[in-house]
Formats: sequence, C-alpha cells, structure tokens
Amino acid sequence: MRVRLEDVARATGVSPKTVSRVLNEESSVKESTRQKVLAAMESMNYRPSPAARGLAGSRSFLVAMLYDNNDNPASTYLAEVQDGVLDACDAHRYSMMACPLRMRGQDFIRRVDALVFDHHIEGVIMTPPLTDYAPLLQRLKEHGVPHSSISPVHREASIGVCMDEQQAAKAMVMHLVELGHRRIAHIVGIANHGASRWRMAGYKDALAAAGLPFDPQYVVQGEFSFGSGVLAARELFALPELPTAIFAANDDMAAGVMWAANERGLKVPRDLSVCGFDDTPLATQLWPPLTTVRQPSRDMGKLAALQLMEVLRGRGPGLLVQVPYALQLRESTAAAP
Amino acid sequence: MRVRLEDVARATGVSPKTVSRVLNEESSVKESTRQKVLAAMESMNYRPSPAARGLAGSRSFLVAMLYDNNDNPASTYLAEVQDGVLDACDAHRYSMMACPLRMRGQDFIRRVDALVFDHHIEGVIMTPPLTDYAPLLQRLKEHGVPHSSISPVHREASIGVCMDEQQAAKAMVMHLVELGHRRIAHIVGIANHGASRWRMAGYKDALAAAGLPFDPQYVVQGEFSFGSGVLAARELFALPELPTAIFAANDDMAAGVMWAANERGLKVPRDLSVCGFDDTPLATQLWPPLTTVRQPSRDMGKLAALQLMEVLRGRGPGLLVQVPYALQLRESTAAAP
DNA sequence: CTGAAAGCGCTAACAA
DNA sequence: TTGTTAGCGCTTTCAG
Repeated sequence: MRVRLEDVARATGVSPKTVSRVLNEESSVKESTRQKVLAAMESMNYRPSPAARGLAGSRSFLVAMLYDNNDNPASTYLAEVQDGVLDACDAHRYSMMACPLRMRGQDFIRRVDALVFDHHIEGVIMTPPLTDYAPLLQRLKEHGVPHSSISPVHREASIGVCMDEQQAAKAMVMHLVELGHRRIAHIVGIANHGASRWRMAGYKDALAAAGLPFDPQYVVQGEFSFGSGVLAARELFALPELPTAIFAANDDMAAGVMWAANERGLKVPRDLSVCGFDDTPLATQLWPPLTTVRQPSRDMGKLAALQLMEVLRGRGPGLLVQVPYALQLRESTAAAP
Repeated sequence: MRVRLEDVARATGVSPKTVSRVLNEESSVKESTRQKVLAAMESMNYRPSPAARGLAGSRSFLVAMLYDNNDNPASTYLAEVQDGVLDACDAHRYSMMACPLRMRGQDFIRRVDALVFDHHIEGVIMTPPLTDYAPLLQRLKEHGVPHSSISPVHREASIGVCMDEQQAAKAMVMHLVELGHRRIAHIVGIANHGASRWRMAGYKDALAAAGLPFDPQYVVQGEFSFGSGVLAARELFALPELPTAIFAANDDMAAGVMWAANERGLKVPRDLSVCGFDDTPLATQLWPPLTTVRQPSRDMGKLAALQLMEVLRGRGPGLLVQVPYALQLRESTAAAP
C-alpha cells in the first residue's frame, strides 16, 4: 500500500539507513548513490511518514504559529502573517499548527508544553505582543525550542523580521508637517506593544525635526481598536484648540477618528487630516481613503518562517531581517486649513 | 523523562493494553479498573504521544481546516471560523492544521494527498466555496476522509453547519420594504458561492412578498470585494431611476456602495439606504454604521468542528446543524426619501 | 473483561 | 562512505 523507506532501499540496492541519510540531506553520501536514491524516491512516489520520523528521531517537521487572541481587532493582520508563514512552510515541506494563546492565567504554559511534548514542535513563530512575553520566552528557552519573532521589541536577542517603525512613523508625521500642519495629535496603541512605543517615538522625532513643540495634550492613549479611536478623537475634539491633523498608531484607530470626525461634523481632509499605520484593507475602504504606512505583513510572516527554518536546518544562527516600509499617501491628508 | 503508557500501566498494575483501552474510551473495561487508570494518568501527568499513536494505529488526532485563498477579502471571516474550530479542537484534544488551497490547477490534489498520507489527517473542515468543489470532495471520498462543511450548497449529503441565509436575506429586504422603499437594488456575490444564490433568492422572495416587481436592472453582479461594490454601485447610479435602497450580498460590497455614494454626493441614509450581510467588524467601522445580517462565524466554526469530531469518535453519523441569524439594524438604513 | 507478542516507519548509536 | 541492531510509544492482532 504505502511506499516505505525500506521499499526504496530495496529498489535501490542500498540499506535503509542510506536512504534515510539521503532523505535528511546528510552530506556523507556518495553523489552517485544519492542520485540513485533520489531517483527511486521520485519514481516510486515515496513520501516519508512524519509520525515515524517524529517518533524515531527528534524531528517532526512541524512548526507552530503562536498568537494572542485576547484582542481580535487585528484579525486581518494575523491572517496575512499566517498566509506568509504557510507559504514558507510549504517550500520546506514543513507543516504549521496555528495556536492562539490567551496570555492571562497559566493556560498558555499548558498549551506550549502540549505543543512541545505532544507534537515535538521544532520551532515557533510569534507575533506581538507574544514576542516579548517573558514567561513564554522563558518556557521556550527551557524546552530549547527555537523561535522566530515578528516585530519583537528586544531586537538584539531575536531572530525573525522587523521594520523600522520609528522611522516610518517619523516619515508619516513629516508628511503632515510638509502639508503645513502645526497642531498634530497622536493616538497611542496598547502599551505592551513595541509598535506603540516606536510609532510614538517617530512622532516625537518628527516634531523635533520640524521644530514643533511636544504638547502632551495632543497625545491620547488608545488601544488599537476602532472604538478606542473614536473615544480618543472625541477627547481631542474637546480641546480648546483642535488639532488640524491626527496620526493614529494604526488604521483601525484612524478609522475611529474619521468616524468621530463625521459625528462632530468635521470634514476630512478639509478640516482635519487623518493618517494611520499598517495599510490594512480597511484603509482603502474608508471615505476618503486613508493615508497610512504600508507594512508588508504577508512577507514578514514568510521571512520570519524562513529564518526559523534556516535555524532548524542548521544552516546558520538565524537573523533579524528588516523589511522596508512605504508611505501610502491617499486622500485623508491634505494641506492644513 | 517522558511518562509513557507503560509507566502508567506499571503504576496501576495492569497491562499496557488496558491503559490503551482506557485512553481510547473503549467500553470493555471494568469501571473500577478504568477509574484507577484514569487516576494514575492524572497524577502522573501522562500525555500520550500523537506520533506514536499515529504510527501504531490509524488515528492521528489531527484535523485540517481547508480554505480557499485565491480571494482574500473575507480574511476576517476565515479568522473567526478558525478561532471557533480551534476552540472545539481544544475541547477534544485534537490539533488543527490550517491549510489554504488554491483551487486552480492540480495543486490542491497534491496538498490533500499530503495531508491524508503524510499526516494521517482524520478529518477535514471546509469553508465555501471549497465545500462544493467537486474534485476535492471526490478526492476526500476516495481517501475515505470524513469532512464537515460550513454553509455548503448541497445540504442533503453534508454534515456541518449552515444558516438559513435565504430567510435572512428576505428579512433584511423586508426591513427595507417596511421603511417604504420600492426601488430596491441587489448586488450579487461570486457565482459559485451558495451564499450568492441564497441571498439573491431571499431578495426575490421579499420582493414577491411585498408585491414589488423584480427588475433585472436593479440586480448587478459583484464579487464580494469592496472594489466590486464600488463598481456595482456606479452602475446602479447610472440608471435613469436610482434605487432608494441597495442590499449588497456582503458587508465589503456594502462598504463599497457607501464609498461610491460618497463619491456621487449621495448622503446615506437620507438619499440612499444601504445594507449588507455578515456583520463583520467593518460594519460598525463605517459611517454611518451598517445595517446587516449577523452571521455567527465563530460559533459556526466551532459547531462544524464538533460535528466532525462526533463522527471521528464514532458517536454518530454527524448532522448539519442550523444556527440562527439576527438582523442588526443600524444607521445606514432609513425611511425612503 | 484482560494480557502477550508483534510491529507501525523511521532514526540513533554503533560498527565496518 | 555504508550497514547493523535496536528501539521510539503506542496499537494491533490474537489468546485467554
């Protein structure tokens, strides 16, 4: 029924172990033997059994993608990242298990242990804020499980992928400055996300570069959700001197700002310029279309997975690669009133 | 290091086979023995190895979620479904592999075979339009792999979960009728989705029930994406007599309609009522908030997975369960002008 | 209702 | 560079 390693060995006239070596890309096989075996595998349509490999050896060809599912707003971000990860897995014959983790309680410990012990997960890919969740990192280290991070805060010790979000945020705000805005507000994201810090830092950098004062009144706390964007905007609209531009730390909050502007009777971009960050599909589904920073989530997922696999295959220590950002200038920003 | 079945057996004073029987919930074990074994498993923190179980037996405790990733627009729908599926898996100690399938070409055959052979997938959960993709169903049947469908077109032969979308669409349109609208347009979704047919049928039902004529001019083809909604709306706006209400087959297209209305200078809902279907997060992020039909995607994912597991555990033939819809009346619909 | 033996398909640790 | 011998942790026969 099923073609086994042994069958390939018999057909080739070598021992099972040699076939195994070829399968695992070990270097100590004579090239001619190697070719023979490879050919036989191909023609017999041999497909190794992950279960057997996992049981006998230490490998499972399984990676897990870990993500936080407490707050769902960014579901399209996660979907894109996952898509990229799967793409990379495909290329290296790995399989991926999706694993949402609730950060509260001890639940995640159980789940991580289950992944590692039960399934012999070889490695882990994580999205923020899990990337910097100490108890989790600790546990992974204890288990000796390599991990690759997407946009981690602590970049020194990480492998994975990142973007210069601070620079991107600065560029975004500089764009507002160039349009003549002088009262520029910022809506901050959830505190434990590196993204919130970087984007805020970029905002400050831009103000400084433009010689504009930093006014705490114009900085409001949000939490990355549409609703929090609405609330933050209302707060800003209650100020004696309204900002002429608002830079929200992500698109969902920017959408909230535009909602609140509508509610308040402010016309975007005539009375108020609005911009966000991420370039989610939402950005082009708003009226007017949202100026934002494009973050290549899909590519980031793919690159993070590829880095992990480099490590798993012993090809190197793994790197933290940086992807470029791109400003998407659309109709939600215009010259200051 | 690892606690094995054998360890539990030794601790309990029974044979490994008996422990195995308890583990697999076989009925032929004396209750007292069963309790003893269960207690030992608990206290020793025994966790069976899926790899070993998969290798020795026919089970793998792995299910796959298959989805189409040609068109990404509904990524939040997929994310919600996946969340529900994972929830159900968790409850029954199953693991899930996410598996995007490209419907074009023979690629999906390879992937399905890989899933079945390599990983001994026990069952499959599918979302539209895969649920009714004949070559795929054919292949699954050949492999003897049980599958559970979410909103399949062919309901007779399916297990899984569905919603009475036709009834829901009818109710949605009846709402417009009650608001006094008489020229009600409909934007249809992608042709091979059952959803498109049902929602269109419900639209017609409502017109008939209200004694309104069915005018083909007011029915425009879309493809579930925001952009297609914009195009469809422009088409409708070019008509000599504009509709006073537009029922789009999903929220993304409804958002497109609102975008186009803005572009055209039409005020929603004063000049035009707009409603959608699905109640994605987008619905409450538009201005004005979108009237739509709530579809409990997360629950649907969970229920579909639970039905599959009923089958896998030999508890029954599996059912096609129906979930209720709910109209979400918001501010995008109002009395006809 | 319970147990003993055999083996799932592969790799580890040796040897040659 | 290649082969041999075990055995991964569990389930399947088949007996009792």
